[in-house]
Parts: sequence; structure tokens; C-alpha cells
Amino acid sequence: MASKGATPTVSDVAERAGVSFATAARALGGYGYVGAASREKVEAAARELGYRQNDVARALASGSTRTVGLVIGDIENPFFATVSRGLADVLEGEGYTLLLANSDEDAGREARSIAALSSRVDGLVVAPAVSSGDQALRRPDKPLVVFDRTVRGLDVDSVAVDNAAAAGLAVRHLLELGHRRIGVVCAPSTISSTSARLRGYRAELKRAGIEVDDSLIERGPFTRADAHAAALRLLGRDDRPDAIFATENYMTEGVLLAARELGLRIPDDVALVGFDDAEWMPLVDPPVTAVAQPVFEIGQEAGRLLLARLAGETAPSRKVRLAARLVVRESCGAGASARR
Amino acid sequence: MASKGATPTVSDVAERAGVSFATAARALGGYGYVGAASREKVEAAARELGYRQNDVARALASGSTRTVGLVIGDIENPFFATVSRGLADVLEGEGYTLLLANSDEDAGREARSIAALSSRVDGLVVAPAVSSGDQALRRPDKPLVVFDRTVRGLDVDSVAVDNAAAAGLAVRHLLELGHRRIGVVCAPSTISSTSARLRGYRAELKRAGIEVDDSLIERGPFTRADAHAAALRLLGRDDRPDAIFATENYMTEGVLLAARELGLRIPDDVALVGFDDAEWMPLVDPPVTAVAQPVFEIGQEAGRLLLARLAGETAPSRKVRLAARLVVRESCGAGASARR
DNA sequence: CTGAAAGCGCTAACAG
DNA sequence: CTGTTAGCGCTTTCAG
Repeated sequence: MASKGATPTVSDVAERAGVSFATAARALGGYGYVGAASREKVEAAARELGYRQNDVARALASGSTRTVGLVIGDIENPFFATVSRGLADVLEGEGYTLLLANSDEDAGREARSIAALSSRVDGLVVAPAVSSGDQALRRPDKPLVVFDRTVRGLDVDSVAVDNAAAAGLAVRHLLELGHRRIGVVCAPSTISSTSARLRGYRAELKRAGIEVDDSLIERGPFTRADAHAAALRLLGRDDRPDAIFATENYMTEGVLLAARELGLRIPDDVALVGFDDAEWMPLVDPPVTAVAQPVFEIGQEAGRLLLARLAGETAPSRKVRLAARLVVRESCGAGASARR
Repeated sequence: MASKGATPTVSDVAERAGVSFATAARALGGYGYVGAASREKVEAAARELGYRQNDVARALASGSTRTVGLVIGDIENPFFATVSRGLADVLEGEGYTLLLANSDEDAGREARSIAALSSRVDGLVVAPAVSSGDQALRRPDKPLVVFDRTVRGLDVDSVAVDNAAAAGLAVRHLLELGHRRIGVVCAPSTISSTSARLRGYRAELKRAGIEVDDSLIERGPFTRADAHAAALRLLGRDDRPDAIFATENYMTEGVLLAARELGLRIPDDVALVGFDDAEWMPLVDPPVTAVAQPVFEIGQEAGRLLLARLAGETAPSRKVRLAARLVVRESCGAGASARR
């Protein structure tokens, strides 16, 4: 109903309220002193005009946006979704809004997402797609915290699980149940979390006196389809492994699918332990044993770290390492009798 | 290595390159005429100084951000994740960046997310949490497209599946397999898609000459835990239904879990048909029959609609309705013999 | 408490 | 092709 077609500005409101621009701006912006009478007039005028703050202008003038950006690898991966909830949870308490961008685990897209966000937010949290970190991550003059993965030579706050130890948990479980020939289906090892899990796998095998057979390690890219293909290769071998460690939830799905197609029974023909728990894992046949990360907490912790920086903390960077735990179900042969 | 501590601006680059501010701005901004020599000097200076565009300033000055915002109900719900990929897919082709915000299916949060985004983007796509639509949605002077749900009295472009018809598909399947007493576990019917699915359920029952028993309809809020509780109530009755229609993927998980806990076999003791397919559904025991929406396409279509508006299209609002299809697996009793 | 005025960093006319 | 000069809408001194 405003006379002008365009969105009303502070000046419009000021004029209508019969106060100076500065007073209207203060009342509308919620800063500085404003008398009760003026405030009322301004608020009424704003309501009548349908005034709405222009965040872009505010950001340019004040240099702060009260929002933080999150760049994730794959929005369809529940891991990232849950991290984002943990992060939002902590941020909201401080009045920050969270904006997300997806990188599809692609370095180029990641760089663009970071660029798109970095001038629009006060701080950034990122799960870097490549451990060798392009320029994109090095430059931001905004506070940055990385999670799940690390980047060589990038000294910033980070949150993650001890991936090598967590992988060890999974492999040891397999070993204890008598499996010796353990294959792995994993994401590309350019992702630092993947390579750490692989390291844990190797270490655990070594500790058990088993020689690592690299041909048993299948590296797919990221999709379920890739994991599926990799699992098919591994399980189709004459000398197929008697157990598989899937380093990520998509990989677990791929192995499950491949086993089903090949008519292989789990855990009798081949055992399976996954990394990353999922809601559906107790529901499949057989229920899947997997390493569970404290996902929500990872997001929360990242949020706390970032908030501290935004508040001006200047201490040296912190590396927060959370513990993962093994959720034993039936896909490795343990507890099968406990089935309901 | 810039002399000043702060991020270099166009003026800094111009000065260093020995050209005027405007020339540097043009070279850096990629608009207007710039001679090859000047361009080179500017680019060199920019590189040396580590110049980076300030998108906020650019947005304020140009009135355009080249980004669109997506407000979803629950980032952990794969439905939204996939829609967002479809949307990003279309948008990227036109050089737009996608920014996401989560509403947690809460009206207040939704309003805040919309507010946070709307002055930072050129257009918005939203899955409205409430069908009665607050002011938040009515005001934006930016192009808006809604998906999955509709809002009474809000005349904007929208994309969705024909929910009533799709629900009919699911219920008819159950009916054809001889199930008569069909319960439903659903989300709150304030969500327009849920109420449409319920409408489809009722219509199909009526068509089969079966009276609708409202006590067989359990409405939970949104979480898996709620769905789980609702399913427990329904399946715990003495006169428990012989089939259940779950109107959403979380609901399906809840029913599966409840049945397992109650020691009920699917489909023998109770049949189950879900709405929304998921990657794990073929993997559970038994594989779940469900209505599959063309999720990625919904995102793409929303993107196309929005792009058209951004390009200035001014035609009356369009309602795109996509078809869903039933994916028959084994949880209703059909095809059980086809099991591998 | 209120007003005037100077930018934030960039785009966009408008002259040269 | 290049330079000058207004703003975009708001925050922020600095005087009153």
C-alpha cells in the first residue's frame, strides 16, 4: 500500500514519521538512543509502509552479517545433515543464522561455494573436499573451522573423530570374530578422513600379524553406484575376502546391495562392518554393525569453536578429537543369537 | 603481503595499477570496456594484492546477487536433500549459487530463515511448513516458488506431486491384495501434502465401499521417534489394522521399528506401504513397497520456474503437478515369491 | 536524546 | 576506451 512501488527505506519511514533519518535508522536498527515518542512514531510508520530491513546494506555498513556459512560435501549424506543441525543448534543460541552450500565433493565447486559464502558471512565451517587444500581455504580473512577432515599445512580449528582409532575398532571386531581376509571399500583417499581410516585398518592388521593385501582395497569415488561397483569387484573375486570394512555409509549400502545381488549371505558368506551409523541399519537383514560417530556433537563443537573466534578469541588453533564407538549388531557374526 | 592489514578494495588495486578507479572496477567487475593494456595491469595488481570481490557491496550497488535461497523443513530428510540437488543442478547452469536454510518445520524458524535469506538472494524456493502461511511468505517482493506443499490463498508458482492420487495408488495396492483394515501413520495435517495424502486415502477407501475409521489414523509430529510411538499405539491395539500406510519416509521407519519390536512379521501380520522411496528400502527385511516421487525433478522444475521469473517472466502463476509411481517390493505381500 | 554527514565497496550513468 | 561522480540502504561518528 506504500505509495512508491519499491521497498520502503529508512528515509521513507523517517519522512512519514516526521523524524530525522538518523533517528529512524536508530529506532529501526535497534541501536543508539531513541526517545519513546520518536520510537513509537517510527514503528508506526514502519508498519504502515511495510518496512523491512535490508540485510545487504546493513552488512556493508556494519561489516557484520550475524550469519555463518557451512560448506558440506554432499547434502544427501546424513552425516553432513546431522552435523549441520548440531551447528545450527549452537549458533542459534547466539543469534546467528546458518547458511549452507554444497560442494559435491568437488574442489572447484567447493571453491565457488566458499567464495559465494565468504563475503556474506562472518565465519565459515567447512569439510574440505581435498586434503591438499587449494587457495580457497587459505585466504579467507574470516574465522574458519574445518571438520571431519583436515588440510595439510592449514592451521585452523578443527573437529573430528579419531578416524584411525575408530577404524581400528571396526577391524579389531572383525579379527576377534575370526575373520582374517578383510577387504575394504572406501572413498578416495584424497579425503583425509578416508586415508586415516585406511591407516587404522592397516595398523590393526599389522598388529594382528596379518600382511596387508592392497588388492583387497577398493577405492571408489563417492556415490552409492561407485561403491556398489567396487563391492561387486571385490566380492566377485575367486579369492573373495571373508569380511569387508566399508569406510562410509554410502559404501556400506553399496556392499549390502552387491552381496544381495551376488546371493552372498551376511555374515555367513561375508561379514560386514560399516563406518557411520544410520537409522536404517538396525532394520536391514541382517542388522549392520558399524562405527558410530558423535555426529551432532561434531557440529556443536564446530559451532563453539567458531563462536569463540567470532567473539575475538585469538588463541592458537585447537584440534578437537572426539571418540567414536562400535555399535555391534549382526553383520559380523556376533550377537546373531541375540536376534529377536 | 598487502601493506594495509585489511582486504584490498578496488581503489587499492586501481592505485597500484596506475589506472583510474572506474577502469579498475570495470576490469575487476567484468563489465564495460577496458583496454587490453589496462586490463593486464589491473589483473596483475589484483593478483599481487590478493584482491577479492566483495559480494555484499556488489549486491547493494547492483541490486542483484546471482544467488537463490532454498528454505527446507528438515535437512535430514532425504527428500529435501534431493530436491536441493535438483534445484542446484538447474541453477548452476545459469550461474546462480544456491544457499540453504533449515526451518525444522517450525513456523517461527521458517519466518526467520526466509527473512535472513530474502534480502540476500534474488529469488526464493520454499517448502512451507504451514498451509495457512504466515506473513513471511506473503511479503517477499522477490520471486518465490513453493514446492511439495501449498499455502491457502498464496498465488505463486508451485511444484508438487499429485499427493491425493499418489496416496490412492498406495491404498489401492493394499486393497487389491485383500487388506481391508488399513491404518495410517502420518505427519501433522497442517502440512498440505499430508492432508492431501489423507484425502487420497479416504477417497480410495470410499471407492472400495469401506468405511473410514478415523481411530486408525495416527498423526505424529515429524520425527522418527514420534512416528515410532504412533506406530506402537496403532499396532498395539487388540483390533490392530492388517495394513499400514505410512505417509512419509520417517513414518515408514517408525512403523518398521515398531513392528520389529512387537514381533510382528511384515507382511504376514501387518502389511506396509510407504510414501517416499529411500535407498535402504530394498535392503530391509522385507524390502519395502513405497510410492516414489520424482524428487530430483521436483527440484529441477522449481528451478526452471524460478529462473523464468528471474528472467522477468510475468505470466500468471503456474502449478506444476508431477506424477508419482508405486514401487512394488514385498512389504504388502505382493511379489514375495520373486524374492531372490 | 536527535540531527547532519561521512562512508562501507561496488555498479552505473555520464562526460570526455 | 577511460575518468568522474552519484548513489545502493544502512551504520556510525560527531556535534548539538
